[in-house]
Amino acid sequence: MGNAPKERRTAKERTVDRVYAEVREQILAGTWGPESRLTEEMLAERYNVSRTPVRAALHKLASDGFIEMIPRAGAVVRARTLAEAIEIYDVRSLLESEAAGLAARRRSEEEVATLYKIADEMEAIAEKSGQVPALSQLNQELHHLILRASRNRTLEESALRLIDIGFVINTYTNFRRTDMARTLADHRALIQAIEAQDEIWASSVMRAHIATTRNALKSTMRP
Amino acid sequence: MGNAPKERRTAKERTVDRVYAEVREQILAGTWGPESRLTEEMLAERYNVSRTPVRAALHKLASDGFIEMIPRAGAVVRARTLAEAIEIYDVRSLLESEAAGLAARRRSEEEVATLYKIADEMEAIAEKSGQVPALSQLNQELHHLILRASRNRTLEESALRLIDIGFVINTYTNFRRTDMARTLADHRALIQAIEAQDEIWASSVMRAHIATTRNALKSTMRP
DNA sequence: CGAAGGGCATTTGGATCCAATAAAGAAAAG
DNA sequence: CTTTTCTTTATTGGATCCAAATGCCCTTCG
Repeated sequence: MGNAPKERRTAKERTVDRVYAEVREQILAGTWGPESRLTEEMLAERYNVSRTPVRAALHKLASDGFIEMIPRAGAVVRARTLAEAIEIYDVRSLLESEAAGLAARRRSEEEVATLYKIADEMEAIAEKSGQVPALSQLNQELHHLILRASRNRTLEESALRLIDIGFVINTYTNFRRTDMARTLADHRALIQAIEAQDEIWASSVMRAHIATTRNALKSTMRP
Repeated sequence: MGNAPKERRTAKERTVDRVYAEVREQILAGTWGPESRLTEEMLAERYNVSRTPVRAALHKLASDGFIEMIPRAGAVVRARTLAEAIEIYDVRSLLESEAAGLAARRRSEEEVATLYKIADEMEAIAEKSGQVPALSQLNQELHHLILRASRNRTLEESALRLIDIGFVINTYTNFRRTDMARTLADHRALIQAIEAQDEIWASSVMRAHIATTRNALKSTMRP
């Protein structure tokens, strides 16, 4: 097994993946809000590629729940109603609280250290600039890491799917100054529970944490 | 709103959907077992279509967890290890027991009647012929209907995804004669609980039902 | 006889071309 | 002036063509 694959990292990124990532980024950033029409030709021109990879990227985005493909009409960014958003958070609560419990049992020392590092960074940013994109990014990393630590890839993938589409909804609602203190406190308790390998504590805090976030939606979303 | 859309049901099925459905069918039926190589050209020839819709179908199958796309090599039917299979059942247990509880609260009378009808049919078939494909089909319908009755589409979709790939694993393991009686009894209790709108009963039976199925895997799968 | 290197075949990824369809707009009739 | 129908246009779906990459086999050299 002594073959050196000569940096397969450099394996030129497929353009379909690039387009997928870019469009996804734009949707998450809110550049293209709900109901925005995304035509294959427009995107192809914008990214200087042919329609083929754009089509593949759009289908993947649709399968991941970010957009909706109208049979022979076009693709629109999927609008979520308040009811749908709440549903998503309910299921997340179920999956992520289970993951938190498993993570408490199975986490490594290194993972605990990384979790603390992320929490520290979030607190530093919240105190200084309060930059929402940076906070959102770190928050996502924290949740991902806990899912990873559960050592259950099926659970991880199921929850990730929901977290991603959830971020379309909540990026700018969850990080209001009033909710921030609570979020940071939740994170700290969560990490302590995982460090202490207390499954019930960890899953309970996660359940409460997500329920709080879910509740914040009710005041910010109208439909 | 008086426009009659003139039977849009007849809107000629897209070939990509047809190919997706057919290949999926073959995988579920076991015609193409784990590790089978599926090349675009082979499928294109077999279904008399070009490679374009085949490619789209394969990507969708990959995103749904049925196959694995090796970057520039080909697509192979995904093999599940015992550990993965158990993971899938663990998450299913979580999601479907929640769904059963919600279904108990929200089910309509009509849904209860349909559930009983399915259970009756399964018992009849089990007693007479014991046809595995028919039983599997009905079993799947029963689970789908309960998910539907939960009135939570996010929960429904998350669970469905897992049920589908689960069926790649278990179609021929879950319906051995020894386990059949237990399965049928579980179903009947489940429906009674849902009819009685007893959430705790319903979710408990579902949890036990899936755990039993999960356990059967251990004796039939080897890795 | 063994190992290494290069060429060839297989297979996917991307571009372009053509067909089908649905919506919108224009024109004609009542 | 309104309504209906026909035509045009915008946009996706499918087919074909070309490029790139990967793995395998054969050849050649040590």
